[in-house]
Amino acid sequence: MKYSTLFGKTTKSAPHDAQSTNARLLTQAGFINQLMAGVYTYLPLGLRVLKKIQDIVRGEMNALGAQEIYMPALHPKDIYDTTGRWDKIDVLFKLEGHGEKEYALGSTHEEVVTPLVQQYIRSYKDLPMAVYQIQDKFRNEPRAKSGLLRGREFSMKDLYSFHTSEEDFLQFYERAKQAYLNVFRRCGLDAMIVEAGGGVFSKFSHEFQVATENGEDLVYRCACGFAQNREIAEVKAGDPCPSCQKGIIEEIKTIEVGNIFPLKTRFTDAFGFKVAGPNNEMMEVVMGCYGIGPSRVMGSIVEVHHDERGMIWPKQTAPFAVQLISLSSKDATLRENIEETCASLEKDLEASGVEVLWDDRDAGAGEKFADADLIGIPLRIVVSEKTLAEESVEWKERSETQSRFVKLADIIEEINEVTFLDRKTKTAHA
RNA sequence: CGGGCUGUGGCGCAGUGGUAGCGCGCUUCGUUCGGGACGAAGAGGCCGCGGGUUCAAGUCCCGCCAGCCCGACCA
Repeated sequence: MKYSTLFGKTTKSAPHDAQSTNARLLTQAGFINQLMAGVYTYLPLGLRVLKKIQDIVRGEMNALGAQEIYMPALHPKDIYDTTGRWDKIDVLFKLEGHGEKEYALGSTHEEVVTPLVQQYIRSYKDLPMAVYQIQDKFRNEPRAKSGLLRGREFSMKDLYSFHTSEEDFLQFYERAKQAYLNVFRRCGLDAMIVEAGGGVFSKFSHEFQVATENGEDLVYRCACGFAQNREIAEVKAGDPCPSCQKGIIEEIKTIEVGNIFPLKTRFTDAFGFKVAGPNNEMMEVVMGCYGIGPSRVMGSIVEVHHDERGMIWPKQTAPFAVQLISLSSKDATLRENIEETCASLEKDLEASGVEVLWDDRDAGAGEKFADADLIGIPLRIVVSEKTLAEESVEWKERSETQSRFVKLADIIEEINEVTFLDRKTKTAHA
């Protein structure tokens, strides 16, 4: 991909009202554009990142045995009348259609998925089963803030599982926990599992929290792995850890990137969803739900992985694996040579599954380097008069300060050896 | 929903009641070419919106809207 044709530009100065790190860097680098408070357009660079995160999530959900579906975002009021949540969900966006018919924009999908599954699943033999979707959710937050961290429209993966027993549910719940940890690890995030309140549904739930200064949650944790959300914490900073007895509890700011919790029969009861059991008796259906916000994950990655020059994308979420930079020359022949070298490099790298963003602009070195640092692609490869004299390119990793020369002939080999780059795989959904 | 700050070319900002400005970016030409180069010539404005005061309002007054931050809130 040639940078000169990419839609979306970097700006030298940051937008004055993008205060949080993720909003500032993502906006300045041309990844996202704000429409209103808490609502953003994803430009090509940003959309690439978002899709990669969503694909990581998708892969782990599929590995769990869950199946992807896609439910409507526009909901009729009556399904909420069944569960009594029309006036309970205070962030619900409500709207009116023709004939005063009332609708809501989906903030979560229990009211849609439960009767949906009920239509098809009538026997204990069909359970357990789990379905998920990745969709924009709408929440009328009293205060949207911190860029992608708390929006009013945001990407969410919501998974729902159905079981004939509490034991079976718990088993799945633990597997889902592992899948979640896999997702965050692959996204370059060090997520901790935090005990949290269960809301109106049950006594407990688990949140996946990432430590960051712009976080809105407070977590009390110990190095041993014990961690509680402020809402339910029975400890405070400085206390001895109640779990390992040795550590000291510390207080950290975090952002919640995922939340899983038991719904028991809260929704299946409301819809009268039971299945036929082995002795022809009707069995209760136990349910769980599991959320991850890919857009929030994206914001969190920026909060965690950046320096004073810009973002530093972990390999699997980077918009491109390599940023190729051509530096012009006053010599016409050399200029052409540089151009051709870059074109063939781009072709070869793409052919071996490495995504390349080629900064082919007629711009100075300083500008190109500064933009590359801002955009934060893991590997920068420079082709110039200087490097061509050595039959080489300059090779610099975004997370390192040193660079080195690599012979043109060795690049593909070198690329194949590095582990910090993501490779396109053919297994992804079409 | 309370409190604070801010709204002026695409972005960042200055502007004392009296002709709308600067830097970046953008267009054209030339010179440059390894950390945001230089010269020349241009284009680009409902000064957030609506009222009011005044001979005259970007500037003063009233109301509203929007964005950011703090708090409350966060199935």
